[in-house]
Order: sequence, then C-alpha cells, then structure tokens
Amino acid sequence: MRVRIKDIAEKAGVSTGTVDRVIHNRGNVAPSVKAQVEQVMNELGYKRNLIASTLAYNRTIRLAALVFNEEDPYWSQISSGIEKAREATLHYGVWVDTFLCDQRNPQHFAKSVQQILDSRPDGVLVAPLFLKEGTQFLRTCGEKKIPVALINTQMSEAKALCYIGQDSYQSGFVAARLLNFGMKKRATVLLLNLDSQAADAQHLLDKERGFRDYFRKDHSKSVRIIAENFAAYDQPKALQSWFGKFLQNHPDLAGIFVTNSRAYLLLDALENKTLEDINVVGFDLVPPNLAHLKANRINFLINQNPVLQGYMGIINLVNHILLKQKVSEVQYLPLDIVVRENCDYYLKGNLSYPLAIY
Amino acid sequence: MRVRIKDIAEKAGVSTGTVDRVIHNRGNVAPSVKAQVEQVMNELGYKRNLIASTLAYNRTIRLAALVFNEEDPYWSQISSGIEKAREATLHYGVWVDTFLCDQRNPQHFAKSVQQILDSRPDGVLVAPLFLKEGTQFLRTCGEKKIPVALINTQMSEAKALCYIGQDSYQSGFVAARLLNFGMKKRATVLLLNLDSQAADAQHLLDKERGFRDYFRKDHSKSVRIIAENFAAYDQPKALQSWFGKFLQNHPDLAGIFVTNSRAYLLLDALENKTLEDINVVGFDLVPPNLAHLKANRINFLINQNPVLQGYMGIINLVNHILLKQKVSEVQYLPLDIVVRENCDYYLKGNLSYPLAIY
DNA sequence: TTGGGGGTTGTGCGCGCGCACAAAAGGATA
DNA sequence: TATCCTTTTGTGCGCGCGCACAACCCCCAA
Repeated sequence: MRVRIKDIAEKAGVSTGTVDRVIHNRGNVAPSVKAQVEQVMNELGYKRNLIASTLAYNRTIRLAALVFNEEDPYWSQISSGIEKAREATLHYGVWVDTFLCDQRNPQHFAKSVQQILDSRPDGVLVAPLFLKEGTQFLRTCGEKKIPVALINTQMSEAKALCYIGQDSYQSGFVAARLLNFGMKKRATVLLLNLDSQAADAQHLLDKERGFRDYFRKDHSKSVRIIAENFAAYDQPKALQSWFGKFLQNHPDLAGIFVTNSRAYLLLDALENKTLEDINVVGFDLVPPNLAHLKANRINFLINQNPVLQGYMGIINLVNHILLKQKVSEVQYLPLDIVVRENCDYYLKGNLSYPLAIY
Repeated sequence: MRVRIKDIAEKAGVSTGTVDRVIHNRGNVAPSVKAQVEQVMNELGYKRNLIASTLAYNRTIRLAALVFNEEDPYWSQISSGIEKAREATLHYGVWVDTFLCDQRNPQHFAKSVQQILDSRPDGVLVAPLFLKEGTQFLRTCGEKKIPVALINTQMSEAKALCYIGQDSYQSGFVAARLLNFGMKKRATVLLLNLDSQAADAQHLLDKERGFRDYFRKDHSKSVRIIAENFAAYDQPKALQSWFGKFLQNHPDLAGIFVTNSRAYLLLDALENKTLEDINVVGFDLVPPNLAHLKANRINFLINQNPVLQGYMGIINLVNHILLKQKVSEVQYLPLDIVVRENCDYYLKGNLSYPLAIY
C-alpha cells in the first residue's frame, strides 16, 4: 500500500491539514512541527498520489497552440500530434485551443499571436517561423510569465520553456553523409531551399552549415556544393524549367538535398522522371514524399517526427504547468533515417504513444 | 465542463446508480430505462473520467515480468523500459513484479515461469526465447486466462495478447540493403549468429530469410551468403581464431551481418583491428556496440528499441486489463537505422516517454 | 480577569466514480 | 388486504487530496 497524507499525519502526530501545508509550502506551520513532518515524509518515502491530486485540484488549464495551414502535410502531422496530446490530457483538466495561421505570411503570424495573447492562456505551443515576430512574441510571453514550448524552429537567444525538434545542424550533417554514399570522387551537389523565407529561417541556415561541414571534414572526395533558394515552390512549371537549366549547367550533379519536407514538389514538377545517378535526400514522411521514396526517386528521407513534436510540446507544457516538473530546455528528437525498406514502420508507430506523466 | 454521470442521471430522470448500472452493464435495469439512459449518454457524449474512475476503483493489478540476465546490455535496456513503465503506472494501482532468468538455460526458464504462475498475476510480460518452453507457458496462461504480452520474439502460432518488437524478416531485409551500399559486383557476405540456440530461435531464422530475400530480389550483384552459428560467443580467443580461419578461406569477404546485439564481441575479439573494406551491420545501441560504431568498426546498427519494448509491453497489459481497451495483436516497432552521425539522439530520446493511457 | 489578535492547527466538504446496501415498486399467493 | 418475494431504483460512503474555514493556543494590553 502506498503512503498517504493520512499516514504521515498519524505518524507525526499532527493533522492532515498540517501535512498538507508542509507539502505545499503554504507556511503557518511551527518550524519544529515542519521539521518533524518532513522527517516522517522522508522516512516513509511519501509520493503524492497524482490521480487523487488531479481530481481534487479540479481546475482546467488552458493551452494555446499555433498551427499552420492544414493543407501542408507536414503541418497537418504536427496538428495531429497536438490533437493526440489533447485527448491524452483531457482527463487531467487540460484544454487546448488551436489558432490557425498562414505559414507564408508574417503579418498573419503577428495577428494570430495577438489573438493568442488576448485569450490569456496558461501556456503556448508555437513554431516561431518568423524570426522578428517570433522573438517579439517570446519577449511578450516572458513579461506576462506565460511559458512557451517551441517546436520545429529553435531560437537559441530567446528564453522559452523548451524546444522540441531536431538538431538542425546535425540533420544537415547526416544528410551529407547519406548523399556521400556511393558518390564519385568529384561531383556537384545541390542544396535546395524550397521556401519563401529561406534567408530568415535559422534552421535552414543551420542545416546548410552542417551539410557543408560534413564535406569539409571528409577529404576523401572533392565535392562542390551549390546552394539555391527557390521561393515559388508551388509553381511546377517554373520549378521544372529552373531545374532543367540548372541541370544543363551542372551535368556532373550527383546529389540533391532538399532542406525541408517539399522534396516531392521538385519530383512532381519533373513529372516523375527518374534522375539517373542523382541521389535525393529530403525530410519527412509526408504522403507525397513517401510515394517518391517507394518509387526510388527519393533515396533517403530524414524523419523530423512532426507528430511527436506536436505531442511532446503539449505534454511538456502540462508537465511544467500542472505537474510542476522540471522540463529540459532542449529536447532533440532522433534523426530517423528512412529508406524504402523501413518506412512503413514509422507510419504505424504513430498510433499509440506511451506515457510521460508520472 | 465535461459530462458527468450526474448530468446523465438528471437529464434522464433517474439516479446515478441506475446510470452506473447501464454503463457497466450490471443488469437489473428496466429495458425502457436502459434505452433512455443510453440515448442521453450518446446525446451528451459521455466519456468516463479516467482519473475519478481509477481513484474509486481502488484495486491493484499485479503484473509479472520475466527479465533476463542483467549483465547483458540488451536485456538490461529492456529491464529499464519495464522500470519506466512501472513508475508511470504506479499511480494507477499497478504493481509490477520482475522474475530473473538465465537467458541460456531453458530449464531455468521453465522454473521461472512456474514461479510466475504460482504468484497468480493478472498479466505477464515475457520474451519467449525458448520455443518449447515458451509455447507450453503460453498454453497454460491461455487456460488460466492470464493475458500475456510478448516482446523480442514473436510466436505466431500461440495466441498471446500482443507482440511488441521488430518485424524480424524485414530487419534482415534492411540489414541486407545496408550491407549492399557500396559493395562490389561480386562478393561474399557472412551472416553470423552469435547465439547458443540459433537453430531454435524463430526470430533469427526470420532475419536470415529476409536477408537472403533481399539479395535474391536484387540482381544487380552476385553475392554469396554464408551463414554461420558460433555458440561459444563469450570466449574471445576461440572467436578470434575461428574468424581468422574464415577470413583466410574467404578473402573476398565484403560484409558481416551479426543477427543480434553481440556484434561487439566479434570486434572485441579482433582487438579493435579495423576490417578494411568489410562493412559490419549489427543490432542495438548497447554501449560496446556504440563504441565500435563511433570508431567506424561497425557501420550500421539497427535499433530494436529494447527500452520501448519493455515499456510498451507493460503499458499494453495495463491498457487491456485496467482500461479495458483493445490492443493490437502485433505492434512492430520502427527499424531505426543508426550510424555514427545520428546515434546520440537515440540515446537521449529514451528519457521521457509520452502517454498511451487515454 | 477579560478581550482581542496573530500564529498555528484541526475539520469537513467536494472532486467523479464504483459499489454495497437500503428502499421502493410490482406481482403472486394465501 | 396482508405477506412475501423479485425486480428495479435510490442513497451513501469511500478512494486521496486540495482548500476554505473553524477552532485553538498563547501573549499582551486594558
């Protein structure tokens, strides 16, 4: 049988109310009595009963989550992780509100975070895609003492509760290692940002740094890296013609590293032509990427665990606010290397998540 | 506010006791009243409050877990997963007893499972390493209606509650794919079972099948596969001299696939001599394997998620017994491909597990 | 001696549910 | 109509904890 407050009270010769005051540090306890109670607690190894505690606490905490355009498969996976967390914490009196935002529009982001602030949440989950607006938002939350969990994009200088996501630098490093497999002694590789805000996005810069560093350290080959941004990624024709020209200018192209989840857009634009002897590394197990992976048009995908990012973000807020536990400031998720032969298991695995609430 | 039993009772014009009887199907409710209550429940979308329910239920369920020799790093990781699950479910009134067993001794296994049966547990977690004894045990549990969660070794013909672990066939397939990287057109590869019961172990046979099938389907190369069992794996000298001879007989050896977590024993035995141009694929992120991975003596490790196996095994028993949820019979864990560049993230990731208890 | 007041301690209710038991209703028989 | 039995329905306590409030003690001033 586990130790209850009542057991402590009896052994220490006080009432349960006094023990309660000691446990919660509410004061108004005579120092000698406090010491006595604390000693008994240590002796018996008291641990509060989370179930009873949650029931009696009987308040709801309200969390706000900023989610981006649902049409983008990557962001919809993050949303589904948030939804899972919502279901899992419902019993604990947690309410999660989601606010939708356009991923390409900084103004809209600013408006959305203002809405979030107006709703006076107890905690916030956000992917700070826009450097300026994100920093500003973090500062405001700091002033209002609202804990913020960051996902997807790390902001080292701003002080959030935690960051959950990948080590961007290392993911670029791993991508380089994967492209390096079976590559010729001399070759050109393309680092392609299919993003409208590439210059602003710290995580893309970090990936590039990691990517370059790998080839800098490996002297066995002579590799030329060409980095390109292509912002109009949703215009297949433009993408196709741009890449056609690139290929003409670089006939020795041996590998392509697409720095986000949009590798499929390039291959869609090429109308499923197979790129002979050109390896492609991308991110994320979104359905269109998976189709190309299965068809050997993408060789490797690095999984960023979007579902887990959303899920753990919420869970960490709950751990901090409700359960008053320490949470680590940086929580890097594994850099899953996904090939055609093992991709199925990453998809099924999302179904059932184990328990972080102790 | 969430819907409570009391709300249902009021709206349906009955007492909470009656609603309770309907919810738990305890009978003794007039058919018309039952229908009425059920309708109101659907209308309001009642979901039982797991927290209050667990508190009021106020019983402990006792689970038994069979764990193997703690010295083996693989099994100690499984144990640590079980321990995490124990902590996570303590609040829900779950008690986990562990029974230690020698992984090389079928008789000891039989004795241990008898001890487990004598303790009359509500559920059992076991890795059925020994085919005959495992089958027998599963049959007995079936008769006594004790649910069994299997990990590590799948037993297709026996009817357990669930299996949690890898798809062995596919893991062999992936291993072959990894060895295939950068391999010459003609080569010999070694499939090495460092196990005393290799012929008996279904999962090792499945891995071999998957491994062979990969090369059978890929006609671009001509690969000769030599499968060997070496039972005295804990005698470095013997292992060293045996492998030395093997290498003499097969100078074109291009790859080694060690089918379990003991790849490090081979490399230890070779006293860290680097095997030039021989790729090594093994299993599991146990410390000695990691050391060889970091030193480039092992090229790939496939992670079997031992911690997660132990953890999810217990969680699934709790889901079934306490929460009366459906659990899927086969739960394959991802086949993580681990290289030097991403191994660190799989180690940290074990720290905090999210929540499967809804 | 009485009356306050601050510091300290004890008591009791409620959270939502499970379950035992009491109460009531309906039906059959004498 | 009274009695007994069966079926159905209602009531109340307890799970362990959080928190509001009541009760108590002791010291000092009037």
